[in-house]
Amino acid sequence: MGTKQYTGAPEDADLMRADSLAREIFSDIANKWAFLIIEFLGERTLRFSELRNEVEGISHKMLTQNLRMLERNGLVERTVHPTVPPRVEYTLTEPGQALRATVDGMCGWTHKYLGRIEDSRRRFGA
Amino acid sequence: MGTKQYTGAPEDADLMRADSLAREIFSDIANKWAFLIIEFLGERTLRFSELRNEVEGISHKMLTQNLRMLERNGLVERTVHPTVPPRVEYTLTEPGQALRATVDGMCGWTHKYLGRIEDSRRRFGA
DNA sequence: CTGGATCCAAGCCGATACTG
DNA sequence: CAGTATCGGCTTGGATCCAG
Repeated sequence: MGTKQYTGAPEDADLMRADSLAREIFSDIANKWAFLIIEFLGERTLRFSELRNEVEGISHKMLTQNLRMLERNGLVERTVHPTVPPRVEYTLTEPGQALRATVDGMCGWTHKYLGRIEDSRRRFGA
Repeated sequence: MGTKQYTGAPEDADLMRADSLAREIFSDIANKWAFLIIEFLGERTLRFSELRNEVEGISHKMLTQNLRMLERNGLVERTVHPTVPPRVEYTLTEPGQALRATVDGMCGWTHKYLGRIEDSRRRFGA
């Protein structure tokens, strides 16, 4: 547990202090819908409508919006099959897969500490 | 790079599908301010006003709000020194430190793919 | 210094309707 | 099926003021 072992730069936090582009990307991606989309696309390629079903509670609009954002940042690739009706598939790119490992880490974390968090909440009360 | 190696449950995504508490916690924490706070607190214990300076652009209100949320979920511990003027320090708990590793991963990711993302954005255009 | 409360604008997000 | 556009409510979040 005491073994920290991250591969980033000497001081990762410096990134968030200095570089405005990094800040922007960070702000783009650090939201729950993007994470959930990445998590599900990590398992397999999915169509728009499949994604809509997997990511419970997401609206048509939010899904579109986040997919565009992820595509723009190169995390997701969009391939259109020119059939009728149209078939559009979304896949994680290599950068997307790389980030997926991180998101997975967060899922694992949630799983691991679920009970403890519940306790903490109860203690905190209101 | 091809070596995926996450420690979570067999299918982490199932967590996000099924457990509503997990979903709620996930939604709480997966936001940029929380991540930035965790990142900076990971480096060292900080006072309220120090955090305000470190996390560039955060408002008084957002900082308070997120700190309460993180405290409630047991990621951050708040210690009040009964001096005058008051001195309040925030530290990461063990769960908080554990999540910090993940956030660090995301910072490292941003750093690593910054150039590629920039390219992708340019290609994407509008 | 820390932080609660209030007011108000900006923008998010869902619903709906409409194209290819 | 996939996606865009528009509208309107309602949440979010910043500014400000007050208290301990």
